Amino acid sequence: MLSDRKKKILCAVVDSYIESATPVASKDIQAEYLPDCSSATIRNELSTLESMGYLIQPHVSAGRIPSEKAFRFYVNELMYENNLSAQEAELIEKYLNRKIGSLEDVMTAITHIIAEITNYTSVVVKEDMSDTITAIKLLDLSNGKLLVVIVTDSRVLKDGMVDLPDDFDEQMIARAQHWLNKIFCGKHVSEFINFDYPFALVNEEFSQYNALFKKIIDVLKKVSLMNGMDVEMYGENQTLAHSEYSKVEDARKFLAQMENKERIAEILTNDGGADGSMTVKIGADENAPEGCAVVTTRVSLGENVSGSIGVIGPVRMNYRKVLAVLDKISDIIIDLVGKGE
Amino acid sequence: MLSDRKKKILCAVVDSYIESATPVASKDIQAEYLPDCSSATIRNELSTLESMGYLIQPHVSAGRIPSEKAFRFYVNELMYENNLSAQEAELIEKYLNRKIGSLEDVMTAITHIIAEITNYTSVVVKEDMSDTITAIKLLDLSNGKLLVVIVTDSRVLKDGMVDLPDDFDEQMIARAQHWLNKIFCGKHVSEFINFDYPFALVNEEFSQYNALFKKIIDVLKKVSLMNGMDVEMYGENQTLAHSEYSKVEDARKFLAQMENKERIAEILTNDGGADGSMTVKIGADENAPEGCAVVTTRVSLGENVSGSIGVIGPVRMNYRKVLAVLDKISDIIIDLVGKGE
DNA sequence: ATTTAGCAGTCGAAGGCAAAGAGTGCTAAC
DNA sequence: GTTAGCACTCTTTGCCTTCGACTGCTAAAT
Repeated sequence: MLSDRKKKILCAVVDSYIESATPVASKDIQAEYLPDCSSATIRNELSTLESMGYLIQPHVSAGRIPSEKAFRFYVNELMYENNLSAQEAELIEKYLNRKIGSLEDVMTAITHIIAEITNYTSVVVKEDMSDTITAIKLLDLSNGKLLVVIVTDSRVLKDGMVDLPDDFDEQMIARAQHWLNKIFCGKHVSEFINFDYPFALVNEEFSQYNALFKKIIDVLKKVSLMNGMDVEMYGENQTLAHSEYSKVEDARKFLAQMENKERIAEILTNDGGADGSMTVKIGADENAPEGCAVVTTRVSLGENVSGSIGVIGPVRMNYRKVLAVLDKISDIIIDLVGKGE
Repeated sequence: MLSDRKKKILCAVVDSYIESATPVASKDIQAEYLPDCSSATIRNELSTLESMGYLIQPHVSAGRIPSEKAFRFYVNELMYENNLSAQEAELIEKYLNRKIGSLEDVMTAITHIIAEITNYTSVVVKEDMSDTITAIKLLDLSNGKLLVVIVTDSRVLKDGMVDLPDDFDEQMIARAQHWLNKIFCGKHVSEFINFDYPFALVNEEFSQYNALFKKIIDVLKKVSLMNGMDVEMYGENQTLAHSEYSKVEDARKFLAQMENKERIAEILTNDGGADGSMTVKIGADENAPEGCAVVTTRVSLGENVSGSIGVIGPVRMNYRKVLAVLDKISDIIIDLVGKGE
């Protein structure tokens, strides 16, 4: 547990670093946040905070910068709420109310307005789970691989590949296919996504198939997940404006990660969450892109259609502002969808 | 008219510069392209080529780099044909034949394979003009602005704004609306795009409306053009790998231009062209993004649906390779669409 | 009239060096 | 526990020099 003063100092470092992007010195903290202590005292505290893993000193004659752990702590406990300025709130409302077009247009509008206001990259993911599964086909490719194809009422979904154990023959595959169809046909893809393999449910005869089934179902999950998805991204450029990307190699690394839309979509959606819920992922340890933080909120867009709105930026992100913006947007969307029904 | 030797030298400079991205020295040319002349002779030629506007000398102790004019000349007259390597051709075929899915999937696949093989940014634009116009509405916003809305059988199209001359009253607007509907309702959006305002056709009574009508029609064109469009882009990151973007500011400038999808779509489509036609735009003067060149080919994707496939890279682009790749892709697409019908 | 060799001249790139500045950690006193 | 003071470290900046790359020009050769 951190003392109040340590918290205050840590918060000062994070706030200052978010704003300036430069290491924070003890004197700065004294001048701007804690005039009641001497800089020496603050240095002592900084030193212990560093040994606790919250701070990092780039080199001996530099101030401190917050570690990812510090940002996590900041988001969890230190950060105070922020309200958007009236004119920003108005700008958002104006921008989104003007768009009365299709869902795609609204998605695009959302990414644009978020990127513009926050100066980070914005992503919107739409997951449409309203398709019904018509058939599941297993095709032995006779090279030890099994091709899994899902057919839905609206179209053929992508396929996926699975390794086939050696001792599987044609008949066993047919049996597996039959079993999968029995369970899933006629159901919504949405039910698929959260399906847990019911080992208990499978009777004696099938128990030997367990490993294979598990793999197949993982493929099915992934494949069906990606397929109803629509990913819209905007503002890679704004994120690159921040000083962490002043070296081209770093900028390119960031962009390369942003190009992998499937990965991004997964990051925005993989931890469900109710309408209006807010998630913050900081750094690669929490499954955000390397060096990045991702803030996500979820909104429902109708029956079996859900959306995730996310902001991606450097770990040194202005969390207060981003959370406030997403909050505002999410309110508007919920309102907008509500009216439409 | 350039002498043969000047052409040879110019070609050498461009080829070498495309490959190395560094200014080309007289000695290099002598060594690799023209062993029969001395470097002094080549220097003389280079000097006159520079005064003719084909070459640029970054500073006095550097070699020459080609100007945009030189690249244009190179593409028009100097460049020799290039064939893809067998394995590249095979890679493309393999990659595209594997994709039997929706048109969207194919578009995505095309952008990915092009970006991968050429190492530039790739764009595919689909223009669907099969919608029929149901109604055109003019709404007086009573602030001197007129809102133009087009409705089609499949959805509401975006709106556009037009300044209204002072002396226009309600009745005149109604009359204009009536006229527009009479001409355009029931027609395909495609007919819209190439519509020229028929001043002659308009009778005496309407002649005073000419300016307004012209403006409205421009809006309608633009609005309807953008609406049936689907733009897919991939590989911004590959383009950034080239040395012209080694400064972050330049990289960001490029990305900012790429973010304007409407502009890009317009560049790829604004000069029509028949199936399989190939266009090369070099530099801002030819309406490409600043510092960039755009190579485009057109393919038909069905009745009233046409596609443009483009590659965007620095002016110092490997035109030979890009043209060869687009040629190959275009062949495959034409073949693929032909089969489908 | 063209081509060539040779050379002086220009400019950028790279490296070394010293001075300046920023912050800290430590010590000793409060 | 807090603070003042100071020595110490390390980066940043600017400056200078050297090195190397090419050219343009001149004068001779073809």
